[in-house]
Amino acid sequence: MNDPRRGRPKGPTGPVIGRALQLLDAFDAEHRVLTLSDLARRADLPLSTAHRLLQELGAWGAVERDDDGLYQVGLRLWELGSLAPRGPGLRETALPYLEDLSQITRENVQLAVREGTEVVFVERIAGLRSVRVRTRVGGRWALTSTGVGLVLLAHASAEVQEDVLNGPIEHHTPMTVTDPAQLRRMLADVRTNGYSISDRQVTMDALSVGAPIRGGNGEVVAAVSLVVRHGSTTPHGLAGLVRTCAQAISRALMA
Amino acid sequence: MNDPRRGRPKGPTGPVIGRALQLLDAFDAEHRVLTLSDLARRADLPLSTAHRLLQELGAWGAVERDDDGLYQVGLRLWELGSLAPRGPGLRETALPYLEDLSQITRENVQLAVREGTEVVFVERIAGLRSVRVRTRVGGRWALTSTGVGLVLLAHASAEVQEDVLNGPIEHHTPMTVTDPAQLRRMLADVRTNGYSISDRQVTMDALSVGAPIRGGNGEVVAAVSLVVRHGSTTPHGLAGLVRTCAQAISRALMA
DNA sequence: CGTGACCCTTCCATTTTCTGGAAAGGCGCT
DNA sequence: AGCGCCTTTCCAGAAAATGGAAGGGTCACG
Repeated sequence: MNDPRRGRPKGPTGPVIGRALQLLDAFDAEHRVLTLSDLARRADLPLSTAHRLLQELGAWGAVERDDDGLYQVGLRLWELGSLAPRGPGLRETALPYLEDLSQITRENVQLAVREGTEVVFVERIAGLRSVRVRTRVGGRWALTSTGVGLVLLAHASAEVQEDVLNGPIEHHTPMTVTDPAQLRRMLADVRTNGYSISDRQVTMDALSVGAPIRGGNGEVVAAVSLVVRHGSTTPHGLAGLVRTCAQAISRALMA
Repeated sequence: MNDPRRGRPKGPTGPVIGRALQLLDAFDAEHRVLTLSDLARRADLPLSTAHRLLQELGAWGAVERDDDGLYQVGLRLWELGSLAPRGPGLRETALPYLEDLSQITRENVQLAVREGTEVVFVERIAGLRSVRVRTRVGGRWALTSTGVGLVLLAHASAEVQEDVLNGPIEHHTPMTVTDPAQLRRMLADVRTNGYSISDRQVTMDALSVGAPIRGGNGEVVAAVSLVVRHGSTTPHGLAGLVRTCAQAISRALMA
């Protein structure tokens, strides 16, 4: 009855581009193909509006329709995404070093950057005989949980740090640190030590060690981490390897 | 003087979304970072319009600005692109098989799909001791030149085949086949043999052998190829390997 | 230190694109 | 036939999008 959407006005009700991007937001890892109705529902747009916008997006190649008429993210969009300097660009130069680290340790190697108040995983090499981790390339995670996240948060602007520490903090295991004061101390440690340790923050059987990658101007632009089974080795022993790898990538980025 | 753009009308002059996508089109492999003016010029849009559209795109994360204020493709767009079923999705399931092929042959391995009348390269593994090839992941190429292209064209709809054969045909080396009749015969061979051979069509020192990958409904959805130095081996000998790899990937796609 | 040639950003009267309810056309199921 | 669900097209009305102009910034040159 008191649905605020009942009887919408006739004319434009918001920025067009924003609404088109809302539609694209309806896609995620669990929903790679969607019907028109699904898209409209998930983006909270009228059916006819969604239909028209999707036609425009489809004409360009941002979305495609499969044989059953279902919508999916278009190849053109993937091509464009491949041009992002911070994602694929970084990935390309870092990959050889990540592979070296993977070869030496036989553990999980991860490469990530910060986007707002979250981590985005750019590359991930699975260690065959190591712990299973739940991250996905292109996936997001909280900055407070992971090894890479702690590194990126420790070197983020004060504003971002406050946003994260004052906001709600994700909780995954009994070991997850959610106390802002304690997190602050951990971040200070990361800055002084040059590496981070995230012990059983995500799952009770895993532990990760992260180190910062710096760009041309000395800013921290990304982070590497090694994810190992809890108790298999001493994390501080791994820190040297991870830092060396991160520094090698930093040097490669300068050139 | 007779510039048709002199004295544009004041109100909207075209679909908004289309213009935003024009802006994104301004990015390519050679132009990963651009100034506002560059973007406006390349997209043929007024400066103020480009500025406003880029603000909207930036608010969502489709574009970002680096420290110097230059625009670049945003990480959000890369994340979205990672959800394209035909690009990264295909890539993920095919990768292990491609690596096997690469290990066995030590040559260049390529995975590609068709987009309209062009090939788009989805993955590429460089053979360390093999010929240097000029393809790039996310890059486009003519359907008539490469091994993968011939496979994809041979199994495309009649309409697409006519479009390509009647249109202008790219010419790279003295060996490049540009005669439609001869191309038609080559395509027929590809269909009967189950593999394609592109001998010195792109560079005079390379040769590629391609095979089709089929999806659940039997349609050809992608192609693999091996790129080797011309004269190093007999192409027909490689065909078996490439076809076996393609069939393994096809089976993996069914499941 | 003035001048010119670039950039980037904001403003606002003008205008036409965008909007979304309604209606109609599938398709599969009961 | 009837129902539920999906998609597609249509069109009068409304406000979002437009781009010229103006203001400000930086750098290089004479």
